[in-house]
Amino acid sequence: MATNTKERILDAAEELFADRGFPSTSMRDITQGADANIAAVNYHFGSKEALLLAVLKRRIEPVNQARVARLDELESSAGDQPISTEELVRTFLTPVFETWQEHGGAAPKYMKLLGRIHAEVDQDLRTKFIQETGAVLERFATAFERGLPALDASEVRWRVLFLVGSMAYTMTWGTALLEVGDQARRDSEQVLETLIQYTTAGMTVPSTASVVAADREAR
Amino acid sequence: MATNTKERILDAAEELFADRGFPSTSMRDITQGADANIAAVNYHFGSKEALLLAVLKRRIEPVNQARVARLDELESSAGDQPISTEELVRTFLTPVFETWQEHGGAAPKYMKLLGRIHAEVDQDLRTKFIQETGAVLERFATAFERGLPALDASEVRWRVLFLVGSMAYTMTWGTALLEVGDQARRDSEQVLETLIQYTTAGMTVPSTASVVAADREAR
DNA sequence: GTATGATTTAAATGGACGTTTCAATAAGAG
DNA sequence: CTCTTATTGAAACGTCCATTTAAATCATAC
Repeated sequence: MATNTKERILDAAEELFADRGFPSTSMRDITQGADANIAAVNYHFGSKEALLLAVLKRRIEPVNQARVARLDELESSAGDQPISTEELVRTFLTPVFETWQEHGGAAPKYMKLLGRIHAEVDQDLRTKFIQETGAVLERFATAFERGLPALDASEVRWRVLFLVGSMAYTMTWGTALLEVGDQARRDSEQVLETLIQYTTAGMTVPSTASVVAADREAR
Repeated sequence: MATNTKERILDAAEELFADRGFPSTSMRDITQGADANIAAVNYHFGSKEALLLAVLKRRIEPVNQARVARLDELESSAGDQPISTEELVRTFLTPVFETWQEHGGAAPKYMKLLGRIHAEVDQDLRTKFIQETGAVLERFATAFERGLPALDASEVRWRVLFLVGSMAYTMTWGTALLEVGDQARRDSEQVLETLIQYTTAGMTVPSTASVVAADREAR
């Protein structure tokens, strides 16, 4: 357990938010889990909502920084060549799974938290979260467009939505699959690779319009 | 507005649960939205949780019945031939988007609700929800296996997880994309087709193991 | 030592929560 | 009509909530 109260609160809140969700976790749950006084959250963070933002920021910021840093690297070394779709997918997905590894356990709590946050928080709170990630997503969407000139901007963005959905859902519930040790067991590195292959195939499939047209032709 | 209280409560609860989530919606919100007395929910449903289950059941049951009915049909007409992956994807995804259409509006509330429920409710509640859908998922997973003999059971189930993730995320947030009318606009029929093509490509990609092996070979 | 600011503590605040009670009303059967 | 059951209404129940207060304790500097 962390030595200072502020970090103990962050740790406890992260675990509880991940397990039960934000609205269902009480300040009393958090401070009890952190072995702190009930007033400590408001003293250190100001409010319950500000605590959630702090919890999220601690995890998301490094992930998004890693994503953007690697994308910068890729783009500068590629010159005016488009970056391959698989590399983009890999660059986007890897950082979040790396932190999964770093935190040791088979099912770190904050993965579930990140997955949860995609569906749970109210519009206002989600907006704050999205601002952090939205700009990153838009950068990747633009990079995808360059490598997929047959697709219009709209289709690329829908596919990015599918990508994020698979990722978030895997973060939330994949840990359960990893844990139960049933027929779906496989370690997180392999899951990441499976997700990358799956997503790359989806991203690079011919445009819906062209598939529909070909289908019409065949009749 | 529905004439009888029970249905008015279901309608109001569906909308509120979809917009704010289950824990953040109060009985007072619901009964006020349904123009009913605060005691009406407990009288008609027994508890707030039982109301949520009723709300979910009303929407999920027909969707899952349609999925299974069409799968039965496909399997009986296919004899001992495996069903094509695209057809399976289409059969799984179409019913939920059809009800999207049926309910007219561009962004029916219960789509958001269904998406939400994948991440929000606590473990117990989710278990009840999953029992409804889990058996259906397993039937589809088995059918996918037959058409994808190169994949082991584990990889098929991970890919099904990705599929469900894209679907749930699209249900939750796709409506927002549809609504805002930005560059990602496209009608729900086209979104479904885009998702089907994307997912089919992901499901049919060579196994991760073989890709990794080929990659090693190439070095 | 004393003084100063940061942190922790225990207690209380007012409000919102899900649920229950029980009387009032409505609906349908004989 | 009367009797019976189903539904609604207003009010209250006890509990838990996030937050605030103000005193107590700790840490550090002088």
